[in-house]
Amino acid sequence: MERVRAGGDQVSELTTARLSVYLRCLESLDASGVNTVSSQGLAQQFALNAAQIRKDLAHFGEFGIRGVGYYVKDLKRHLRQILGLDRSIKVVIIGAGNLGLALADYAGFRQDGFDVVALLDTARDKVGQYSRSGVPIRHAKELEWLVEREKVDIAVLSVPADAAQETVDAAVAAGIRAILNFSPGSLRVPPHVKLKSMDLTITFESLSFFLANGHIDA
Amino acid sequence: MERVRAGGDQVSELTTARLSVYLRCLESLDASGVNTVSSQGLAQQFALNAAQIRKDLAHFGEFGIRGVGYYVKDLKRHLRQILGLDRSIKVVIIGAGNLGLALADYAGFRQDGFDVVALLDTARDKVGQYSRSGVPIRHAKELEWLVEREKVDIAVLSVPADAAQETVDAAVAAGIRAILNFSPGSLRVPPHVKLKSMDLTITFESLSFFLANGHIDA
DNA sequence: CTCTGTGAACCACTTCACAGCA
DNA sequence: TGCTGTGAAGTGGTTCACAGAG
Repeated sequence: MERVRAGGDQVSELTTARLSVYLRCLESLDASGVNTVSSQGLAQQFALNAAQIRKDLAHFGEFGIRGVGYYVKDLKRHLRQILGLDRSIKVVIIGAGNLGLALADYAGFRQDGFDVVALLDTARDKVGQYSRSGVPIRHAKELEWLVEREKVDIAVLSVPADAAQETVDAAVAAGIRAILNFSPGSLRVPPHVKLKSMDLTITFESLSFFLANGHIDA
Repeated sequence: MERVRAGGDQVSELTTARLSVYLRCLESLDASGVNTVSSQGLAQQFALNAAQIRKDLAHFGEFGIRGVGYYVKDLKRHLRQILGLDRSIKVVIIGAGNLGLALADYAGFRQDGFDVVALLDTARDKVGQYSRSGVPIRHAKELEWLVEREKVDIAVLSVPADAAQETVDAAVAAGIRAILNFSPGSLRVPPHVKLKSMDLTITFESLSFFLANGHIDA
């Protein structure tokens, strides 16, 4: 599995995904006015594993106090910083179809510090328009310029499957280092670029498999 | 990890997700007129692992011919059947917001044998309308009736986070056994129900972590 | 001779269990 | 005493390597 260095250590993606979960839990606790929480407390309340929480956090430092637990606000801030959320992250969405427009207007983004700076498309009649929430649709050829000028961090791909690889290539050429892909099929990227795919077909087919093969079994 | 029985055997979700991938590869080969393919051939062409392909398939039977490989059409049919794709699968989308509408019109569905029978919402002005591609929007209270009458297999959740748990509960009560959730946060379902979540926040935060923590490393 | 199917070896992630600090 | 941080044990998934079928 692909790993990323953190200090001198190696951290798996499963761990980093859980950090997001922990952060969300802490935000909920903080909103309820809770000041400190133990790994066991977190685990019970949110159906997690206490040892795993401690292990995950241990990769990044010693944030807890023995006999007490963790200061909620403190750990929250640390997690934010570890996840790189202590600044605004700029996103472009490539492909202003149904999905692209829906994503651009997704309220969760702004809330979480992600800033959708533009939608990109090649269709004449779309360029110059705006999404419902006001994200401008610009021509795809402006990608490179945008990345440089606006310091775009993440590209979201919502283009048809047969255009996906060339779009990825263009994004990489423009200097993008993190891509979230919604097209089916697997794409190639150079090793310095992080690609995550949300493949609806695979997901649906997994559900179908479950339905076809009945019983859960531990 | 949660498992599902197949024959007398246990199959992990990682395996079933790969079956989808294999199916897609085979469809591409079949479309190119290829008749047989070896595990090695598949692996090389699609950047997979040959031993893993054989292991995955072995859970479900002996589909290959030693010295030859697999008959493409034959294996395709087997995989379809294993994944439960040898029939039309009915889907309802709960929540006719931007995302729900985008999903309803997603072209990949029809192509893959998934049939979106309705969008559900509670908003007066939406009920009675149609999505661009003609999926009717009905009132959420018709869920139970729909599940029974139309034999709906999968519910997709595209409702705001704060309505997610109650919507899941309603879907479960209506008899749904497989749910795909797009809201952030974790939801509880009884053990006979399969829930898959596509959590955009976690995915974006993982990308952010990668950007913040630089170098890939093996 | 080729390629499958599979036990054995390997590796990674999770969980346990406890030493030691507050 | 309560809880963290962590080595050790356990679990499960992947890769290797080969016997044996075609």
